Order: sequence, then structure tokens, then C-alpha cells
Amino acid sequence: MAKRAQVREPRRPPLVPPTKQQAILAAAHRVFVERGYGDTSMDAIANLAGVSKQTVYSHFNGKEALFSAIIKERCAQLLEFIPVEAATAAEPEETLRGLARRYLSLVLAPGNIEYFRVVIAECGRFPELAEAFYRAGPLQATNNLATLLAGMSRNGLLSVPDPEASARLFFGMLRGDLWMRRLLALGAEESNETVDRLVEQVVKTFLLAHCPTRSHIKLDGTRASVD
Amino acid sequence: MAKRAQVREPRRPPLVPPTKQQAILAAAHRVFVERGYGDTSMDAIANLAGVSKQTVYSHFNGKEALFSAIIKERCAQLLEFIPVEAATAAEPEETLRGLARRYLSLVLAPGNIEYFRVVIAECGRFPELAEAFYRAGPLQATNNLATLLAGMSRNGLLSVPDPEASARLFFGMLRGDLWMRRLLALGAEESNETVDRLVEQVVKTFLLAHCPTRSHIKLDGTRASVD
DNA sequence: GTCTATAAAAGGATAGAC
DNA sequence: GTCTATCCTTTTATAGAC
Repeated sequence: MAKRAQVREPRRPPLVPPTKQQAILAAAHRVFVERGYGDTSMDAIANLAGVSKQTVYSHFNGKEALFSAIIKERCAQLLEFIPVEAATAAEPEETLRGLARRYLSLVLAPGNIEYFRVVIAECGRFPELAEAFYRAGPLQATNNLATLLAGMSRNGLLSVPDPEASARLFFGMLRGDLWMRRLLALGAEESNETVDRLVEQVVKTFLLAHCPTRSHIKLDGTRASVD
Repeated sequence: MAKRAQVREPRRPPLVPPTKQQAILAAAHRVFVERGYGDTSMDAIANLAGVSKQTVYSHFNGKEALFSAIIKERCAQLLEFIPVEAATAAEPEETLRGLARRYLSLVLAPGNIEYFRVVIAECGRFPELAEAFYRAGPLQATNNLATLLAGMSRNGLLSVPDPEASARLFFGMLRGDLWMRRLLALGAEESNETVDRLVEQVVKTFLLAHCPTRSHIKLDGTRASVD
């Protein structure tokens, strides 16, 4: 552990001395995601940050620059939190289940839902932010899973002719109706049990479609009958 | 048919005489979905509609009422256009393929993507509109497919223990990554071929998971190994 | 850097004539 | 119902003192 105070602490500032800049960024993040870009005023940000409006302008060039800053900040966070599964050679079922759970808890987290909402809402005004977000979040997750699936396919654990397409299918199934409902702010009251059932259904469906013992059924897009 | 003019038509106004009210609604729809609620001004709507601002206020109580009107209007349209498949007893594969194609063309249509975006953006300010949209669109589609699947399950064509869950899974797979990219306004340049491949992959995956000859594999959420 | 005060513009809503 | 002109609030952004 870190060493304790030697005699006695004279008087400490808050644990993480929040600079004005940090306070502004935090306040901006909250107001932007809660009320949207159009309805957020620089006054509201300054008030919540506990600084004057001019201080906000001395740190950021304007409303657009501030918005851009908070979006890119969260993009960097996403890059760290995207689930990366060790390319384990162990049982695919358990690996996918774990990955599914962590992915769902990530994309359904209220903070990330709000964040997604505002990026969608402003993708017309800030197309480069929408692209940055997609790369840092969904694309990153898809690529990670595709790599994992390709490894499993080489090991003969699964049959995955197109890892990226299969990865997109996996995450698409997981988000599904639940994610859309959250985007619309409709009933976040789903029980953990509901989420668990979804995970099981998705994992089972995915494994059935990529089971190596039934690899004679091609899922590469060409038409083929089921038996 | 309606009876024709008896002698000759004297002089007709445009085929559908656009009333001021219709012009306002059309203009409001366009501006709201293009620029979002917060950045839409009543001036912009009045100008695009070719009327004065006061005329707008004489037809609608204010900005919120106008927004509410155009959202509900589109909800009513959705209710008519949601694909309803005749509860055919024919081959499930072809039925699902057709349904998938029409569902995708509906949810990926640029007008509907814009519409979805603005409903998501304003779900905090207009929660009742988000709910109305969900009922008229996604929920309606899910219920229709669930009914269809339940019928197929009764006929022994498929094994669908939980029709609603399976319907949500089907549409979730279809939307997937493609729909998210469209919501973010990223590259609507996917070829028809890409969409067709997705449809095939989804239909095949869905059928594999609900194949009656493998109904011993339960997909109701309880854990079960694959073979 | 930080604050108070203010400029300059835009937007929602209304008044009153026709 | 429709228009022109106007009110009043909010908002972005800046000036100038400390």
C-alpha cells in the first residue's frame, strides 16, 4: 500500500485536486449527454462546473470544440474497456458466454447508452466524431471477436468461414431488442435473469450455426438447404 | 369508381391541393429530422413551408406540439408498412427470407433512419413519443413474427418454444452492425449483395437454431451442451 | 487565469391589421 | 386564416478589471 502520513497530515486538498479544466470537462459531459447538444448552454456547463463562463471560453474555443473534446475523451476510455478475450484454446461455449456478458454490461450501461444517444443525435453535425466512436467501440469489439473466432476456427473448435461476419452477427444478436429499448429510454427494468436468458439463447444459437461437426452446412451466404 | 365530371372539368387546382397545414407538416418533418429538435427554429419551418410564422402558430400550439404531430403522423404510417406475413404453412425458409428482405429495406430506408435518430435524440424530452414509436414499429414487427413463428411451431415446421424471444433474436441479427452504422451515418454504400449475404446468413442461423429435427437442443435459456 | 458585465444575435411566441 | 412587425428571453461570445 502507499505509505501513510508520517506524523499528521497538515491539510489536504481533495484527493484528486480537480483542475478547472477537469471540472469543465466533467460538467460538459454530464450536461451534453443529459440534454443533448442543441439544448445545452455554455451557462449551464459553467454553472455545473462552478466556474464563470469566461473561464470555459479560456479553456475551449467554443461549444463545438468542447463537445468534440468530451466525445473524444470517452472514445479513448472505450478503447481500454472493450472486452478482449485471451485467445484461449479452451471451450468456446464458456469463452463466448463470458464475452457476451461483459459486452452486454458495457453497451447497456446507462452512461454508455446516453453517450451513444448523443453521438447518434449529432452525427450530422459531427460526422468525424461518429466515425471515431464507431472505430473505438463497435469496430474494435468486432475485430477482437473476429480474431478470437479465427483462432478457434484454425484449432478446429468451431467452423467460422467468415470471422468478421460472424462476429457482427454475434454482437447484433446480443444487442437486439434490448439495446433498442434502452436507446429509446423504455423500461430499463429488465431483470438480470432476462439478460442471462438472452445470453444463453445467443450463445447456443451461435454455436449451432458454427458447430464444426455440422460444417457441411455453409453459412457463407450461398444458398443451401438445412439438411 | 367515383363518378367522373359530367361535362368537362372547369379548372383544377394541383392534383393534391396542398393545404397550408400539410405544407407546414411536411416542412416540419424535413427540418426536424435533418437538424434535430434543438436546432430547428420555427422560422426555418415557416420559411420552408412558404408561410409566415404566425400561420404556423395558428395551426399548432407551439414547437413541441408540432414535433409531436409529425412523430405521431409517421407512427401511423409505420403501422401500415410493417411487414405482415400471411401465416403460410409453406416452407419456412422462403417465408423468412422474404420477411427479412422487407424488414431490412424498411429499417434501413434513409427516411426511417433519420426518423429513428430524432426519436432517440428526444426520448428524454418526449418519452411518450418514444414509446408510441416503439409500439407502432419494432414491437408490432416482433409481435407479427412471433405469431407467424407460433403457427409454424404448431404445424411442426419449426421448433419455437418462445416465439417472442426468437422473433427478437431474428430482427436483432438482421439489424446488427449494419443498422448501427446507418444510425451513425457511416457509409450507406453497402451493396445489395452485402445485404443479401446478411439475409442468407441470418435465415440459415435462425433455421439451424429452430430446426424441428434437432428440437432436443433446447434454446429456452437453460444451459444445454451442443451435442 | 478568473471574474463581472455586456454586446450582438437568434429564437419562441404574440399583437394587430387585413 | 394570413401576414408584417414586435416583444422578451435565452444564448454565444467578448471586454475589461483584478
